[in-house]
Amino acid sequence: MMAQWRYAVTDRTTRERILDAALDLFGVRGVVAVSLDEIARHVGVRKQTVLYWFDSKEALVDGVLDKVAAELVIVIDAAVRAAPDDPLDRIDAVVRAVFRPAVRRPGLLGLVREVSRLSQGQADRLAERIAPLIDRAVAYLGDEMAAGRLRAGDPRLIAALGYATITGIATEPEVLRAVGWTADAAGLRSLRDELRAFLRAALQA
Amino acid sequence: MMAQWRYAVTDRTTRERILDAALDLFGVRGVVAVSLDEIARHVGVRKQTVLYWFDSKEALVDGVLDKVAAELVIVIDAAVRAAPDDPLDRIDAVVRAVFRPAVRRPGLLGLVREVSRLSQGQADRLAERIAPLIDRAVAYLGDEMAAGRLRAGDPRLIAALGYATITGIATEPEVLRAVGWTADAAGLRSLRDELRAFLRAALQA
DNA sequence: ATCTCTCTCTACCAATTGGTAGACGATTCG
DNA sequence: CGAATCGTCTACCAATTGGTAGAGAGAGAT
Repeated sequence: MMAQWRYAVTDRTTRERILDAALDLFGVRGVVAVSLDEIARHVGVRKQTVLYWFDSKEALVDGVLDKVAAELVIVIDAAVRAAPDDPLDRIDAVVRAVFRPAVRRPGLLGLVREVSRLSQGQADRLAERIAPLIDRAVAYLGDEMAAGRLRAGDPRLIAALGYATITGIATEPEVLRAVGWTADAAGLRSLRDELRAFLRAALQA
Repeated sequence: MMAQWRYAVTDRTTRERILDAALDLFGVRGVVAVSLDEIARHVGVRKQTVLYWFDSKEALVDGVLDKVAAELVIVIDAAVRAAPDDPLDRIDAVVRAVFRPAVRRPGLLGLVREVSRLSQGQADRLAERIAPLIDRAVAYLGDEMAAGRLRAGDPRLIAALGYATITGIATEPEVLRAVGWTADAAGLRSLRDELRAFLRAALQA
């Protein structure tokens, strides 16, 4: 709390680097599996320096969750703004926008996935930040359905299904690889294309 | 190894109870977050008894993975056998069959989801057991497509998409709840129905 | 009755965990 | 220049982790 204020005024790199390392490590291997010491080692600093910037491990997790949510909001906002007007194209653009950083930084959605394993307070806080994103999707789908540009249905369920599918794909590469799928950019693109075809077939007015 | 043999001959309850408790705890909270001591406490036994039946924590995880894979195979086999001949109905029956135990025992798919966090050897071993299930789905989809009873497409991608979606739904209830979805039987049923409608729209010949 | 084997227990252990206390240089500010 | 503050460090700590050694209760077999 005090530390956060200090950071904003004076330093910038150490705290940011801790957050970056923690996001990657937490997201890929899980929060409980990664020790403060390992994060510190990745940053090139001592564990106590991490505890200087974040009062506790839980505070660090909170900081990382903030970062994840903020990054997702930025990515999605940009995609929506740049997307064409056609609803199917627009949905596709958002899916594509979420996928791209998910490949570059596996921890991004990996951490979202771990929400159910965090403490209740942390899970609630993350849900609070993800929910508006899904709510926006629900509102958008509802509008387009009302306008007759998408096939009628329950927008809430469709948004939930899409969310579950995206996080499922982004965080389950090992098993998918076992059936001959590759986690590289091409493999992800083909899966995304398949998802788009599904959405088109199911949502086309 | 020796212990497994002993169990088969003489005892049955303690080892089974350890596996049951470990499946639930590992699946819900994660393997690294659950200590042998906690599992032992749930079973009503000392930690060293757990280490008597399983040489190490890793061996216990292996045992649980075996159990998960075996249960999934049984459930899916039964569903396939009892399902009607129509491919869409049959797909629906399998989805339904996987969902049912996933609600009753959240740990079942929760542990599958954690495959990426396990050691390489364990991840490979689990993938080996899940892959045949997906392979069967791929073969089935391919056959029905060739027979013209399902819309043509890449069965491998469709199976991967379905797998990712199911595990995503079954293991992400917290965030979904934040958008007004309930994780009870009714909520899950509605989501499953939506998934079925999607599959029908996308796969209908 | 004793011997053997199965199973669970008590008693430890080294390593690692998140976290505290406080010393030490470097900067900034009066 | 002196003082305060900031950022990182060394030095600890209690608790918990997975794991080992071995005692001892109970049942069956000889």
